[in-house]
Amino acid sequence: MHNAVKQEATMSHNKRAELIQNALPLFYRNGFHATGMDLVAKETGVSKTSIYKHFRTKEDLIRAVLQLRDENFRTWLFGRMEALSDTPKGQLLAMFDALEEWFLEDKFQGCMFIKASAEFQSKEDAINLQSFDHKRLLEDHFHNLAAEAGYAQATQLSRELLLLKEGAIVLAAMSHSHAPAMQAKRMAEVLLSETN
Amino acid sequence: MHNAVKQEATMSHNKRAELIQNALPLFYRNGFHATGMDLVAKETGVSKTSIYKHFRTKEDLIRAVLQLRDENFRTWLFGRMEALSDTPKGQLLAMFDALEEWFLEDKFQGCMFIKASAEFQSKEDAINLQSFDHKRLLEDHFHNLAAEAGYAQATQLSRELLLLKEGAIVLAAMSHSHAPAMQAKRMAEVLLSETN
DNA sequence: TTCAACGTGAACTGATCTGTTAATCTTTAT
DNA sequence: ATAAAGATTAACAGATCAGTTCACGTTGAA
Repeated sequence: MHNAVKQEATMSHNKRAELIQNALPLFYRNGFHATGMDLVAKETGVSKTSIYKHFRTKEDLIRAVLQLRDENFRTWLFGRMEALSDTPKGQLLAMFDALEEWFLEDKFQGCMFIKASAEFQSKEDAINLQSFDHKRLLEDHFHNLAAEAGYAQATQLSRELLLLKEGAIVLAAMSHSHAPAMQAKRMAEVLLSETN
Repeated sequence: MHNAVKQEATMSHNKRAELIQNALPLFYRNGFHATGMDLVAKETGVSKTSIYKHFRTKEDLIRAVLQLRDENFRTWLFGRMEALSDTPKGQLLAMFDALEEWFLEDKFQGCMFIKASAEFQSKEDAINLQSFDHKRLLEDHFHNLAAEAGYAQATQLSRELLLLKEGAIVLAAMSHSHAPAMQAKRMAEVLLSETN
């Protein structure tokens, strides 16, 4: 329990990746400003000296954490969508089933990128831009599926689905309920049948 | 005792209200953890000693700020909805026109309650609960209007509108664009015509 | 064995955090 | 006028913040 993982001989890319991976849930649960680097060192088992060997500043570490989160989340979400349906339109709807699975997890604490952009609100802030990039990558994927499904208004539809997703996440996090997932899915079904 | 309390409350009321009002934009712009009490004292012109005479902790001040924000925002939003339409259904749609006005303001920085619940995520946290209360008050108002408009599924409809509103706010804040307002309005129009 | 290279954690900056204390200034009521 | 009460400045706690320094332990090569 207490630092059960022993240090390896060298702090290689493995160790660095391990640090990022272990720091992620800390920032996700406690927030960015509220999580100090001493706590990161203590909880990850990596000394502050080593941390600052790999990252110039706390912000650099946060950006690396967010990059990992982006990769993990998109891989997981797109994977679940594919697993739950064979058709493009079915996958778009299955996105909300995947969301519900996420909302039901004990560790669910809202969207890390919404929280990141809430704490780093400056328009030019790299963390803010990075958070929006994540949303754009999601929209791109929805757009591809909508086009593949034959929708002429693929752009509009993908933006609508993203808006439903963000609204569902915010309400699920604030209400501690998984209900917004199926609610958003019903709304998506109406919009997918109305649009052409 | 009763007399003394009454005196203190009366005397302090102006200064206290002024402090809350001036602290609000500070927390809104800079975030809660990132805004120190020294900055609050400096920017509001109220000494730290006086601040801590009125509020036991920083959290108490934040809660007072959020209470003011809740009152101000609901008064403004509901007022704009009434000003823009005479009918209940029209007011529900006009909500998104009001949102667009908000998004276009220079000072727009997203929803203060989403940001508050993002920084104070603990389920039992008073700030978190208070933030959700705000959303419930909005949903209640939407519910009343939907029922007044004759919708049988007023509960479902009011939740859908709230979800659209939250999604639009998040995307408007992250993308620095007002477009999500009209996008959500179009979605609401579809849902209002589909539901009965 | 010996030496050099290197990653490491404890201890340290100096700044800032929330919250307090003490002395001084302003106001107000009698 | 005078005393009580309020509000202010200014300095101060004690903790914690991001980030740095340094002595130590482990390693590998000769």
